[in-house]
Amino acid sequence: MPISIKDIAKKANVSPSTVSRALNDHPRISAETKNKVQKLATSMGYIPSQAARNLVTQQSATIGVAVADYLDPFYMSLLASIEDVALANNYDLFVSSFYRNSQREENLFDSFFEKRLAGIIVAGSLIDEGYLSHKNRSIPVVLINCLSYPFSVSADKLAGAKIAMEYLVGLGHRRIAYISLGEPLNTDLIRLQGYRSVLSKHNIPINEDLIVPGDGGVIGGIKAVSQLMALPEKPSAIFCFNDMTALGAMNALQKQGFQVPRDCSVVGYDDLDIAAYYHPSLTTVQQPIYQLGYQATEMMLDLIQGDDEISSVILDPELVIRDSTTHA
Amino acid sequence: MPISIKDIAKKANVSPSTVSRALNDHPRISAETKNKVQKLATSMGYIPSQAARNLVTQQSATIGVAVADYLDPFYMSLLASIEDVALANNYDLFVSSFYRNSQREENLFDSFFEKRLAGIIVAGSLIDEGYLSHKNRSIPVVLINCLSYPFSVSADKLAGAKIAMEYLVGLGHRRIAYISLGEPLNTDLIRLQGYRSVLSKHNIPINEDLIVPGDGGVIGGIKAVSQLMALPEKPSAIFCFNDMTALGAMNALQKQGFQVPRDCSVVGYDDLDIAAYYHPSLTTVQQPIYQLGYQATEMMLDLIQGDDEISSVILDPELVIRDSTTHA
DNA sequence: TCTGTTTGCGCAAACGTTTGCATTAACTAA
DNA sequence: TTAGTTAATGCAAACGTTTGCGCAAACAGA
Repeated sequence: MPISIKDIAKKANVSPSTVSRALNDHPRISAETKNKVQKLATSMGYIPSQAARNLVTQQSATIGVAVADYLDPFYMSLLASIEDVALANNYDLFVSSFYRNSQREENLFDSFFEKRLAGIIVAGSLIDEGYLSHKNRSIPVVLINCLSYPFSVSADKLAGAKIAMEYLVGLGHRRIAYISLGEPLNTDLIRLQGYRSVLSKHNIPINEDLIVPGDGGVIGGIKAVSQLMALPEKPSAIFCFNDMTALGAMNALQKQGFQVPRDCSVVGYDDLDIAAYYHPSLTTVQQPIYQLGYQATEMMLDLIQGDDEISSVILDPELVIRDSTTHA
Repeated sequence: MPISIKDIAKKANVSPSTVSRALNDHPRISAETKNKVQKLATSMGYIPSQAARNLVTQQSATIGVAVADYLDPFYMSLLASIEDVALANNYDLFVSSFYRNSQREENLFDSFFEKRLAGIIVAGSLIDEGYLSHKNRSIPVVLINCLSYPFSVSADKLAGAKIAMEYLVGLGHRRIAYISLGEPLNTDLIRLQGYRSVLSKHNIPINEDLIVPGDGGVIGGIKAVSQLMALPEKPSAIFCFNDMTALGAMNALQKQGFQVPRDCSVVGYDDLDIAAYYHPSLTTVQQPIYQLGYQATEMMLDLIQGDDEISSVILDPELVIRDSTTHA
């Protein structure tokens, strides 16, 4: 129903090919014809069909982005930098979330393939090595925060966990709790590894009661704190899987009458915008979010160009000290 | 490069049409052939080209969603319900943000047209009536929270502002401030209208000093509070354009040593998840977010089906009373 | 046996573009 | 003038599907 290149061709008394070339500013079309065709196109409200173009050129200018969760500001901030780079290079984005559901992640991946996108960026994948398998031949894939994949951009999670823990230990804390993601995901395991290694290094015994599961969100943090504060020996500091968890933790502490940081220090991970504006403001490990998205997209562009000397990138996190932590 | 229906046809010694029908479970194809073709298709890793299909059938099963801001949880929550309905009806979503930039909103709209999507849902439009113009003939468009458009789903903003203000007045507050969006957008003007009308109704003089601009985000709330609390006669309550603004306001109040709600009550608008988990938890006007997205998508599906007896929907907001408000 | 129906499949056109090649006209150089 | 070049355009194929129609074989009813 929408008007096509042929309709313009008829009105202009030229062939469809001429119209196509005129619109694409081909050098071998006279300025006169170009003008006529272009005027006609806008006046008729012509809108080219991307599907037709992609079909014949066998390429598309759209990059698919799959993120774990629309409601997690971490992934959404990532989008800003991805979009910056993509738009600057005349690509547009097809964004979708799989709601932390591996089945939906797979479906999404398939649907991206059906769309014959130029490339696929996945942030927060649940199926990690799944991408190593057969399919990923024709379309390049870049993962964010997944080291097991050859084309990935990640923050150094182990280093991040360690600086947070070193900082707490340095403040004199000995009873430090960890609220985990609650699922045996790589990210969480590494965080835990950092937690344990720093404690061991300082000869602080590891108390398994102080390691409790969250769920990656506010609710998980709240529940975990109830559990922790019911312990005979309460923690003096809590290291959280991420900021959302930390926000829940602080909230629950305050609700139960504990003061943060006087009665208990809290450290998060991510440095979301809201972390700076919570009360008290949250000490947290800063993910280099912009860099993650930026580099991932640059890598994607290189892969699309056929560049094959690509190697994974690891970025360093930093500790941002605010008001949710104090000495023991 | 990816394998096509023709490749399968050759291997199976049948025509491409037979392959197409076999894969689509056409009744006039023998069970035997179907089986052979389907097995072959999966073993060869066949993935159909959506572009080709859309081109020939002249339709697509993708709905475009344009939201104002990826970082605003309001829009992201909306996506959950939109996606629920869409997926249940075998549509998938093309999500994009225009970052509160009207130029980008227009570009996005054009790009949706180039993709020949089945329909377009826009949340938080900056160009409202722009959609009334020429283009929107071939593809249905549904707006969320924009009453001037014939196909829209909105929350009753005037009613929302009024219940919030009535509540504050009912608590005995007389010096009530309003932190606006800072841009002359419809949503904000209506909020302000509700603010004024309730004050007038109760014969409370309107003090223009108490109406200060924010920016729709946390920062705006912080700045506005600085301005308000420097006034010779400080407000005893603040009504905010949205929750993000309210969070900023509470943060600034607390930073400056004021207690919420003892020294100043704060009311937000939206009822984001985080509103319940801030400290103190935020009293706010609840947007019927899920309903907004749900109904908008249902309306979209009706429009795609060619249903033309569609009329805009207006939903009622509710006041959620929490710990950020108390009597004067 | 003859006619009519059903079953299973192939042919070819169509969707809206792009693009290599062919074609014509106009110009240039000798 | 003639051959050679350049400029401007058209022809037709191709991309990967879907689908109306045609056709042959098998089957049914008489």
